[in-house]
Amino acid sequence: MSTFGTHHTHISYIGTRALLPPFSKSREQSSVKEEGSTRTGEASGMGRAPCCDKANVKKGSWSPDEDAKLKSYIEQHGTGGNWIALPRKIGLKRCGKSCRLRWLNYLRPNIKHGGFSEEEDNIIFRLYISIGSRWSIIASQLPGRTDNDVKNYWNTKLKKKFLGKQRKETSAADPKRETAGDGHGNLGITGWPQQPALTYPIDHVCHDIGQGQASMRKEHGARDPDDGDASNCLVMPSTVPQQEIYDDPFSLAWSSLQQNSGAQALLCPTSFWTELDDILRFNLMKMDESNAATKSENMNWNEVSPFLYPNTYDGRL
DNA sequence: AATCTCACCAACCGCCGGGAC
DNA sequence: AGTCCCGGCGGTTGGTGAGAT
Repeated sequence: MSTFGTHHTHISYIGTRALLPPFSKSREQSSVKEEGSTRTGEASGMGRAPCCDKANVKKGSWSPDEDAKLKSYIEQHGTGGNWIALPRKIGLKRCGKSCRLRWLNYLRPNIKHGGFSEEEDNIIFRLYISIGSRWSIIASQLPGRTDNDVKNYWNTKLKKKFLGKQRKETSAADPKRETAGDGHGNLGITGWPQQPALTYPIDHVCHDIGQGQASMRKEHGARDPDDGDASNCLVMPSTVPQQEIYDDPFSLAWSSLQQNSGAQALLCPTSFWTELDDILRFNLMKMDESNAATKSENMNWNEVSPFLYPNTYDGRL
């Protein structure tokens, strides 16, 4: 089997487009140059050359015949490290990028579609809280899932699941408050869930950051906690009590807002996501610093797991 | 039965990093 | 050293089906 390893499913790299500098080289296959490559210099004029002849490529849904051709060819010959040249070889009137996407998201072996488990939900949510919308990394922690799948799942269901939980818990605590919103989908706040708490190792609890981050509480270090450098700690959602983190990630984020003195500002979901955004930005910054310090070649399980299982995190990246 | 609305998800788009030249 | 091109990524769009009106 030749080049099935071109996909990123198993924790091999971090995205190049992310806010962070790349953790790794991601394209070991890119050194393979082939006959039929489109590197011709024909687009030496102004602007970026299109990756394919837009006028002569088919768009839209793939037919079973096209799927069969692509699957069969790749299973026999691999991608050859050049997606752009692939459709010509197969005789498909498709853009190379489209072929790549079709293979990675649908045709390659062991792809799972739909039916996300509760555990997968939790993983996605924890990672989203920690690193934001870096779907390729999140998907890499879910065998058989693609970044596109995870992204779609988050956007269409998981986000609503969270907000639905918020709504449900709000009304359960005080049914009258169900209608306490503004009539435009905004919610009143009350009835916070009480969850059993897990405990961080005390060594991983840092002190407040200051510097405009006073509302955020540092919960665990992104690297050796013994170095005493508070700037190397990551921030969990702002007001989770020190040493505590909730087992249910939905409640975790929600409870973080419950105890925020600024919770009154969170009368609508939009505000919640804004705060979440702030947290994410800060975490990304911290990850960036952490990455610079560790010079890691690859985003791997050791780097992601602290965000998933902070109570068992040993303090090192 | 017809029409509208919404949710879902496959596919596209455009940007970026980095290797090849 | 500079330019070109490819692969990879996240954001967005558009087609489709199900449910509501």
